Amino acid sequence: MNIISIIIADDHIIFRKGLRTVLNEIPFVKVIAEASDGKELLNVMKKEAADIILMDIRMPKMDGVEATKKIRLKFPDTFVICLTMHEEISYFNQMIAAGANGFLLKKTNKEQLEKAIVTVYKGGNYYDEEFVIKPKNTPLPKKVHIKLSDREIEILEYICKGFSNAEIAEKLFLSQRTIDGHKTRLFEKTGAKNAPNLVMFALKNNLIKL
Amino acid sequence: MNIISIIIADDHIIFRKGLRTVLNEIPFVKVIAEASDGKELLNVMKKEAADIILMDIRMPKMDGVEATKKIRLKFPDTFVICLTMHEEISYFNQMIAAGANGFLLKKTNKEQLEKAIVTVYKGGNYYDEEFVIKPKNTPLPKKVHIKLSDREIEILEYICKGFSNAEIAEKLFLSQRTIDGHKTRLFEKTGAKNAPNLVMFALKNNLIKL
DNA sequence: TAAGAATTAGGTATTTTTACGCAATGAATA
DNA sequence: TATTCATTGCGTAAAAATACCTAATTCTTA
Repeated sequence: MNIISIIIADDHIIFRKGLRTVLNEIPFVKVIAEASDGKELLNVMKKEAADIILMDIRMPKMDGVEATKKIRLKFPDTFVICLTMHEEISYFNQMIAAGANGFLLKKTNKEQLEKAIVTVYKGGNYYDEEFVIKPKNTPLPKKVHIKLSDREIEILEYICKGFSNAEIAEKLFLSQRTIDGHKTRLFEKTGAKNAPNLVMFALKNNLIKL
Repeated sequence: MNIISIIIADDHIIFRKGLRTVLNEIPFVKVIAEASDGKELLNVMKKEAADIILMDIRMPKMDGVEATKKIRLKFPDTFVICLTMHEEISYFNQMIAAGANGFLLKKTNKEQLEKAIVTVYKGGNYYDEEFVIKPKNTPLPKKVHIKLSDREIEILEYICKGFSNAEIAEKLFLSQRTIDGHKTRLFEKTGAKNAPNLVMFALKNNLIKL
């Protein structure tokens, strides 16, 4: 087998170093570069083509979804394997839609990494088993069609984090009454009875992420 | 300065390797062991004492909070620095309450790590700046147990469903004050600030089902 | 350009939550 | 058996949330 060239794209330096160490133990792969965000990755790729990108999702400047889409357009011969700590199916769906050929969690090990790299290099797909079963057994039920505004989601996130109305108002430079009003509308839209119920409902219906 | 001995406790092998690589670049520290969960860590410590434990929170078998408490009891000379990807204040509160002397996020770098290690080794505390302001508003809980009792889970589920304390009391044929007390204990255990935050935290940690 | 959201906010009244301190009981367990 | 833990509950007071009312902006879009 040829040497498989790899670029790591991840904003956490400790994780990059660990990944490099693990990959060094696999004889037929070679890490040719690292990037700490999507933009840097695309710059690096202008100079050096790689067979496979190991791509994080959340990164500053340009995230993994955007970067994957751009790679699919500009470097059709380079495959992307997503490597993330996010276990939510929505991340999986987004990355697959963007054109990733593999999806692993950061708690992966050398064996799984190796298998994913080989499989994807040969033109196949490799997904962490957590994501192969879920869509079959538990098809995402059609949730209620409630659309929260940006502001409402923002306030809901603060509520989840445990901030009081007064604290949220201070953070957003708004009146306490305004937060109060937004909350009332959140209750109206969701039918929730109070704040704890709102958090539960919103999570159940994917109105916000866990 | 003496050589500072360190044990890494984290269930992600890639992260452990990365951390080891970064620590190897600091001349006055030495990684003497690794553990992939709290139980393994305590076993390792029976044989080898360390100056500092770099401790993850979420680990199988025994999590970082439990392990930190046990270390505080059995190895009073060993300091704990928490190293986690969770940015929620409740995690911070729990780890500090358990006796950790440092709190860093996994997106940290060599410089910050070095500073934290030196500070804690000398008997001080080092927290990621994100968490230095917040604790002023949130007094630290006295007791923390990540394991909720049956009654607590039952009450938490009612809270999620939107019932008030009075309603829960009526349903369970208990005094309103009793529900109040259970709630207080839920806050203490989780480090949550209020009911919405409690719901979020419980769901994130699989203390209850969505 | 007019309709319709989204966002902002004031005022007041009531309900609920949260924070304290304290303590008895029974069950589990070391 | 001794100790710890889970569960129950008293009283008080302050803080926060929630329920109503209303209405002025701004922004989007049909």
